[in-house]
Amino acid sequence: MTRQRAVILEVINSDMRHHTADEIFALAKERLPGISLATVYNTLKYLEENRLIRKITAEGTKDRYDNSYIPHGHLFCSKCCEVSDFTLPDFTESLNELLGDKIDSWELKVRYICQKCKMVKD
Amino acid sequence: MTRQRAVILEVINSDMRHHTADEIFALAKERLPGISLATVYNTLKYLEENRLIRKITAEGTKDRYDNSYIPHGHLFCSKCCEVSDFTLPDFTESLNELLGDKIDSWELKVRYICQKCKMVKD
DNA sequence: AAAAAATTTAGAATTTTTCTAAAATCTATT
DNA sequence: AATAGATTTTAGAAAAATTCTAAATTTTTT
Repeated sequence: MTRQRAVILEVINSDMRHHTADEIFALAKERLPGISLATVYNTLKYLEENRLIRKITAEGTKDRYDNSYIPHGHLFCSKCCEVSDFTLPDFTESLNELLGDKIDSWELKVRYICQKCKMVKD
Repeated sequence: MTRQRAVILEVINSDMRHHTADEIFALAKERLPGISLATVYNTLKYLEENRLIRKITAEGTKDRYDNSYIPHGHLFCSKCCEVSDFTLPDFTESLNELLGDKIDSWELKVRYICQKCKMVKD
């Protein structure tokens, strides 16, 4: 485990937000000024392959990174593109049965307009 | 409804595959040689805003387009990146209750290794 | 400590999507 | 059918996000 990887992982685990690669890059740079964006991308790929984090891909937003790989739900605000988590029972087994196959993981994506955005007139 | 939009919509509805923007562009070009890629992107955006199609965004693949906006499941093969549909009961109401909010739509993303890819040694 | 393997870096390159402004087309109204 | 106004299309430039490359550095193994 290199210092770069450790810092990147700490950044991701430091809060429940779903950061973009460049946000992670900026935060990591505060502690490791010489770090390169390529390292951030390499490390994020490595961490996801090892299931320590999850990449969240959605319309209208850049890719974001979740500090948990455990299947759960994601709420996407169609206006401000904010992403938040919500927990769900793990129905991996039911999906295996339904699909007659062993799945790797699942994610429930939900689109909505968040409270903040509902308040705002346009 | 312009000819371009009609052709693009026909291409999307011609089969159950989930085409990428450039595939749709190539197919539309067979019938409308002068069509531009920008028009394809404009039209896809327009069609999704009007809920006639759904953009599917996932890790490792380009964005793809589904000929239905109705909430359902998507199976993503982690190896070949093929995308396929599976039907699910519409639990929009349950989600509204769970989240205490009116949602727009949902999509269940499932990652797995498809049959074809399972056969292949690597 | 030396050798081998893995990782990092900076910048170039690629890929995908959006933007721009002019031209073309469509729609509504006379 | 002609006109005016609105909308859409087009080609190419631009932007944005991610991946690639090859050399330098760091880490791990022997």
